[in-house]
Amino acid sequence: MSSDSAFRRMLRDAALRVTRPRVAVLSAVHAHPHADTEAIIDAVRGRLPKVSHQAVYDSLRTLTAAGLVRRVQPSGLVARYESRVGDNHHHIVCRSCGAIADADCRAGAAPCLTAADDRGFAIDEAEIVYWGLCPGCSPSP
Amino acid sequence: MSSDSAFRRMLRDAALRVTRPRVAVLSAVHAHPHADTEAIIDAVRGRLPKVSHQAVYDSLRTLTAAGLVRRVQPSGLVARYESRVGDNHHHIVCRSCGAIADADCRAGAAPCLTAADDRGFAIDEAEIVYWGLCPGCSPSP
DNA sequence: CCGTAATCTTGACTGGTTCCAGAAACTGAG
DNA sequence: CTCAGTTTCTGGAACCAGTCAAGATTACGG
Repeated sequence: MSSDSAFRRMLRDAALRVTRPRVAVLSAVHAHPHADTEAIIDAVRGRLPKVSHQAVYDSLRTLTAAGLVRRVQPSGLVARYESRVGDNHHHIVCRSCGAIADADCRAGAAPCLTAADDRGFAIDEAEIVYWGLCPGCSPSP
Repeated sequence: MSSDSAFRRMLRDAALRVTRPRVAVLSAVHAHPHADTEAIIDAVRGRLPKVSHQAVYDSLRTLTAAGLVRRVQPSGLVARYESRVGDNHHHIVCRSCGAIADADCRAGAAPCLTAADDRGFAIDEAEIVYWGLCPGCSPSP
């Protein structure tokens, strides 16, 4: 149950200015996990009818950079945002309808951070996407 | 050292028509692993100067659907293609310059196909992307 | 060699995202 | 509280990978 005052504090703690659009965007992301930008714009305009799409794009980018929200963009799909951050969870994506569900990491804390051979790269994150069909799109048994 | 005749056979074996653009595209993907569409268009036009970008897009989609090439599209980057298929390998992507390297799966054959909780999805593939900095982009020690 | 159906060419177009310049709002100092 | 300085927001236009559509061309089985 995050309230606006909690969102305001999150912004302040992240050393970000507390503006109406940012609070509304942060609130919308918490209320609609895995929503795409368009849906977030709609949700934000439910409160602040006059915000520009640009303000929402800017806010999302700022919040993502600050680590308050996480951007998710599976191949070929538009960007989506979620509020679960820092817990190393992954996603299951439906090939048919694009629905996204959270999946906790099977191996525990930070399992997948090591590739068999890192090819000299300094790896800082492992992202796992499971592809399949959601219950609604699966051929009925 | 795959030759054109080998590519022709691959197309035929996949029940696809053997056309000049397709052979050239297949050849280009083999010659330039992880190349994006634009680079493939350039490579193809080195042989067939008159091919349209549309023909390349169509060929890439057809070849991908037939499993002869694999499409890779990390978040926020343009689509790339590679010729290694069916061996369950993953990718390491540089956050700075977008370079991509192959990474063999740490766990072996088909390791990651099971999430801790599949949420009712019928999962058929697990895609892993390691994010980091390539040797060229790492801050020199 | 022919007919049919798939494929290619040309050119315009889409949709998500970003860029730009000016107006407005927020913050800290006085 | 007020002002100046900085950041953010608005509105509109631009951008780019990728897609769509109609007609010409090509591959392949018979």
